[in-house]
Amino acid sequence: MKDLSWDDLNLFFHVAEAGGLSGAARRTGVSAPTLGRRMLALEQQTGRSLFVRSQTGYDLTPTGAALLDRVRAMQAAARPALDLLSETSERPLLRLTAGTATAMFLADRIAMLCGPDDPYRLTLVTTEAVLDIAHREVDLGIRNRPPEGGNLASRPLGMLRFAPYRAMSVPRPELLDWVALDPAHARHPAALWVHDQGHRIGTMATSVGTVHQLVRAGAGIGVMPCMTGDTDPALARAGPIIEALTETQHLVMHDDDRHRPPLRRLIDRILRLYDENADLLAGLRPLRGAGPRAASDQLPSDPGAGSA
Amino acid sequence: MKDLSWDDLNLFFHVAEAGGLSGAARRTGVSAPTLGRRMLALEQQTGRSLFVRSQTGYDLTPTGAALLDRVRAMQAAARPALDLLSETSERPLLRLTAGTATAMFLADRIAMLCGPDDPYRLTLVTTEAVLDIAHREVDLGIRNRPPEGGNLASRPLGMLRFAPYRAMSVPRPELLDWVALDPAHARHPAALWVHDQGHRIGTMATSVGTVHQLVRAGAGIGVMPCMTGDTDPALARAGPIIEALTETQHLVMHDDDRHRPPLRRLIDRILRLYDENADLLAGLRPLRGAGPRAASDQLPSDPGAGSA
DNA sequence: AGTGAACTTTCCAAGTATGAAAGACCTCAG
DNA sequence: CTGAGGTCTTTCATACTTGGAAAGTTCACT
Repeated sequence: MKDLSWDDLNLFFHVAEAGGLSGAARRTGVSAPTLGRRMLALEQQTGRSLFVRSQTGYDLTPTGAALLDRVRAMQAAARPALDLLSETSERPLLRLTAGTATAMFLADRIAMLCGPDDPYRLTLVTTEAVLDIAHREVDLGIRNRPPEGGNLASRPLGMLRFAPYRAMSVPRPELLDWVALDPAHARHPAALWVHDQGHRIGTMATSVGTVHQLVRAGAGIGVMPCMTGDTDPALARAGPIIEALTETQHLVMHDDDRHRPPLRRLIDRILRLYDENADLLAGLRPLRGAGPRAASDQLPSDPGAGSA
Repeated sequence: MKDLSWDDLNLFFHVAEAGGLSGAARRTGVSAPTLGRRMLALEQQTGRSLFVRSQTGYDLTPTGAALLDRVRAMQAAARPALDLLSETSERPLLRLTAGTATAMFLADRIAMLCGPDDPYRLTLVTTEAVLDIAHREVDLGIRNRPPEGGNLASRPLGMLRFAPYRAMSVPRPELLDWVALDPAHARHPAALWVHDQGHRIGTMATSVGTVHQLVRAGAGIGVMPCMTGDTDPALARAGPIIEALTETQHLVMHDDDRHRPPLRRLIDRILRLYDENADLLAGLRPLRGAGPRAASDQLPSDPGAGSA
C-alpha cells in the first residue's frame, strides 16, 4: 500500500475543499472527468470510501474528513518546498506571525519592515495560536519566550510591559469595572492576570481586539501592552505598570534559514524596529508624552523621513 | 509556478536520499529513465539546478539540499495520511515517543502495552528531542509537562522522582566524583542539575544511556529517574531523592485522534501501566526492596495485582 | 408542476508518459 | 593495461492517462 500517489492526495485536497469536481477542476486546471477517475482510483486503492457522491457535489465521509485533516498538514508542509522553488521569479513571501497586539504594533510601522524595494514580500499572520516555525508554517515568529525544541534560533527583542488602561474620558474612573478576556479563550498571562487578581469583572470578550474596543468605549479597565495603550489617544493608564507580567520578547526563526538574504534583511529590520521603540515597548513613554505626532508614527508627518 | 507535481517532489526525495537514479528506482518501483526525465523536468520547471549529475550518481546542489530538507518535512506530513489509508489491511502502526529512560521503562514492560492480539502495532521512538504530535510525527508522547498549543490533549501519568545513584560495589563511595551529561547535549533539568550544584564532575558523556553505563561501571555518581536506578541491581542510591527535579509526567496525544479505538486502547494500557508502577516511578520502592525478584518487574511480584 | 442550472458521468480520439533494451561512460581491481 | 561492474542516458514501441463533448441526473427556483 505504499504506491499511493502524492498527487492524488493533493487532488483529493482540492476536491474536498471545493466540495465537488467542477470547483476543483477550476482551481487545479485538471479536468473534471480526470478528477472523478482519480478519486475513484484513490478509493479503490485504499479500499475505503472517502466521498458521498451526489449531484450537488462531493461530500466527505468520516474517513474522508480524517484524511482531509492529514492532507491539510501535508499541504502546509508543501508550501515551504514550493516557495523555495518559486523564489526565482517572484520575491519570496515571508510569513511573520505575532499575537494581536504585536501584530498591530507591526502593522502601524509596516513601512519600516517591508517596502517595494525589499527583496521579499511580507505576510503578517495574526494569531494567538503558536504556529510551527520548525516545520515552516511561518518563517518568523515573535514570542514571549525563547524556543525550546527543534532546530530553532532566536534573538531577544527587548522588554514588553503591561499596564491597566481605561477610556480617557469617563466621568467617574474609580467606579469602573474590569474588562477581561473570556478565560476559555485566554492563553496569555496578561489575560489570566485579571481573573487571578479577583477584580470585579464587568464585561468579557473572546478576542483581544474586542477587549481593546470595549476599553475605549468606556466599558471598564483592561490590561494591555503599553505599546498599545500608550499610543491610543483615547486611552489613559488606570494604574501603574504590572511588573508581574513583564516579559522579554524573542524573535524566533528556523536555524537553517536565518542566513538567507531576504530573511536576514527582514530580521535586521525587525531588530531595528524594536530597538528604536524600546522605550515605548517597555512602558517608558506613557500617555502620549511625545505630543500630537505619536498617534501617527509612520505617516509622512515629516516629509524628509523615508528616502530609502 | 503552482503546477509542480507533488509526485515529483516525492520522487526527488527518493533520488536525493538514494544518491542516484538506480537506487531510487529500486526503492520506488519507478524505472530509472523515468526518474531521470522527471528530475530533469523538475529542474526545468523551476529553473533551478538541483543535482550535479555524474556517472557515479546524483549529488545535490545547495538548492537541492535546501529542497530536500523541506521535502523531508513533507514526507513526515505524508505518513499520517498514508497510515490512515492503509489501516484497512494491516494493524495501524502507532508511534509512541519518550525520552531514553522512559523508553527503557516501557520497553521492559512492552508485554503490557502491545501484544499480538492488540489491534495495533507499536513503534517506540526514543529521543530526547520534542517531536511534533500536533503534526502527527508521532501519535503519542510522554512529556514532563502538559502541552501548550495546538489541538493537543493530555492525561497526567503521575509523579516521577530522581535520585543520585552509584555502582553497588565500589570500595570507597565517599570518594566518587559525579558523572554528568555534557552540558551542550543536556536538555532535561535533571541533566543540568548536576552542573548547577557545583559537584565535582569526573566524567561526562553525551547520551543518557552512556551515563547510566558509566555509573554502573563505577565511574561516579549520576542522577537518574528512580525507576531506572531502583530496578538496576548493580546500582545503589547515593543520596536522598532530589525533590527539586520531581516532575509530573503527561501522556500527550492529538485531540482529534484520541477516540480512535486502537489509540484509545493503547492509551488505556499506558495509563494502567503507570498506575500500577506509581510507587516505583515516585521513588517509593527504593533499592530493590522487594528482594531478588525485583530485577524482573514483569513477573507477578504480588499475585493479586493483575487479573486482566 | 415546469424550467433552468449545475453537477457528475460516459465515450472516444489524441497526446503523453512509461519501461525494456541498448549504448556510453566512469571507477575500481587484477 | 585490461576487464568487470556499476552508473546514467538514449531509443522506441507500448500502454496509459487525459480532456472535450455530450448524455444523464438531480436540485432549486419560479
